[in-house]
Order: sequence, then structure tokens, then C-alpha cells
Amino acid sequence: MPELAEVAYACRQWNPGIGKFVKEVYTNPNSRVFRDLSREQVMSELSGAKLTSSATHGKQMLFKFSGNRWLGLHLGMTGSLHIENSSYKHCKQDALILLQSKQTLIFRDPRQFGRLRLHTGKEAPSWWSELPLSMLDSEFQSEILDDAMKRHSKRPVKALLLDQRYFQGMGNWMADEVLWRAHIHPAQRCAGISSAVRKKLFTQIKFVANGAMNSVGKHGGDPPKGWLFHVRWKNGGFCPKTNVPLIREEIGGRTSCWSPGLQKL
DNA sequence: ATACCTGTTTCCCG
DNA sequence: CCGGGAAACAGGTA
Repeated sequence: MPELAEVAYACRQWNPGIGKFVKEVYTNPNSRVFRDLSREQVMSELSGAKLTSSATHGKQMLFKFSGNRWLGLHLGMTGSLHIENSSYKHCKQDALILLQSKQTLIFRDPRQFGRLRLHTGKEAPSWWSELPLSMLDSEFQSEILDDAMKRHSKRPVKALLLDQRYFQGMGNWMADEVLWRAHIHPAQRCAGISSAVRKKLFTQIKFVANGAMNSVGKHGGDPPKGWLFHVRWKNGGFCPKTNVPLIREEIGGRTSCWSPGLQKL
């Protein structure tokens, strides 16, 4: 379930492995997550290396190993990280396994939309250091939203929110949550949004990003009670604010859920 | 059997 | 060159 806060939580699953050496590496020869690199290189570079730190930025993860090795990891649609004891036997969906003396670190991804990257160097790779500002950063301010909306004036606002160039870590459920709170219809074109409504939108982007980190990001469970999240997954849900039946429809290429009346075109 | 899916990249169009 | 949208990727689940 990998959006901003779920990625942060997933990343922490490997924390018990920090400071420990990797004895052995398993790579699944059939997994597409290796499409940008060679499995042989992953095995040779990570075998014997010590995991020294981990970090996330939006949906991206970066693990640092001794010997100036770096492993970039993206969970895609169905990726997940796990930790098991050292007698763990891999299953079909496991893409990468780092075997340590006391535990096994697992990257599992049945649908294989995730991806791995390798980098060697004193500094983190440029694709990481050049990522757009995080929504959680105090420097993430409304000008970013204003500029994006100006540039993409014809796009439905829902599609803009999902654009990782501007909103690192925003995913489908977060975007629906934000628009529901800001009372904006997901199909609304950016050009049709007033600066007053834009302000509300920015406030809710920050609120949902921070709120998700403080709930999902901490314990890995669901967001707080009352969030749209709990009722948006399937047809038949009701708006937590107005108790009116919700609408689900594809907008901007993704299933969107909104509350008619509250969010009008 | 069929439809659906918490993401990203690539390709095509204007 | 750009912005915008659809298709493709793949397999588990309902």
C-alpha cells in the first residue's frame, strides 16, 4: 500500500538490519524489479556489505551500505518490505532478499511494478539528491502549487495532485482525501480554481501529508477515524461529513471518489 | 470468468 | 519544443 506514509512505514521494517552485515543475497531471476540493473551486480555489490542507514523521500527509498554502495528502492503498486528470521524460505513473489546473521530482509512485489537501482560513490546518487522538495518540508510552500496549476491549467486537479514532480509521495487515496477536505471536485480543471480555493487546497495538502505520517507512518495501520480513506475503496460508501452516497469514477486515469454536493464542478 | 487495482513510463497526438 | 491523455507493464483478489 505504498503512498507517502506507507512507504515511510515500510522502510522502517528493515531498520533492525542497520549496522549488520549482509551474508548472502537472493535475487529473483524472474522479477521485473531488476529491469534497470543486473542481478549479478546486486549480488556481488551487496554481499558482505554492512547496511548503515535508510531514508525515504516521497515514494522513493534509499539504503546505504558500507563501501559507498547505495540501493534505491521503489515499491510500485504492490511492493512491501518485511523482516523474518534467518531460516526464512523465499516465496514466488520475493524479489530481493538480504540474509543477515540474525534476520532476513525481504522486498516482495507480486505485480513487479517496483524497481531497484544501484549506485556507487561517496555521495548519494543524483536521482535522489535532485528529487523535488518533500511535502513535509517547511519550505514546501503555496508557490509550488500555484506554479504547477498555472503550468497545467487544462488538467483535472486530481491528475495534477498525482504528479510526482510537484507532490512527492502523493497517491490516489491521499489525493482524494485532500480534494474532499478542500471541497474541490476531482475533475475540476486547474484554471477554474480561484486563489481563495487554492489556499484551502494547499492547507489540506499539508494537513493530509502530515496527518498520514502521524498515523499510518507511525503504526502502519489506517488514517484517523473520519477520513475519507475508510469509505472510498468500493462502491456504496457514504460521505463522513454529509452522509450522502459517494461517487466513484475514473478521472485523470485513476479511480476517484468524491462527495457530490460538497465537491461540485 | 471477469473486472478491478494505493504507480510510473512510454508513446502518440495537437 | 510543450502539455495532455491513453496504453502498457503483471498478477492477485473479489
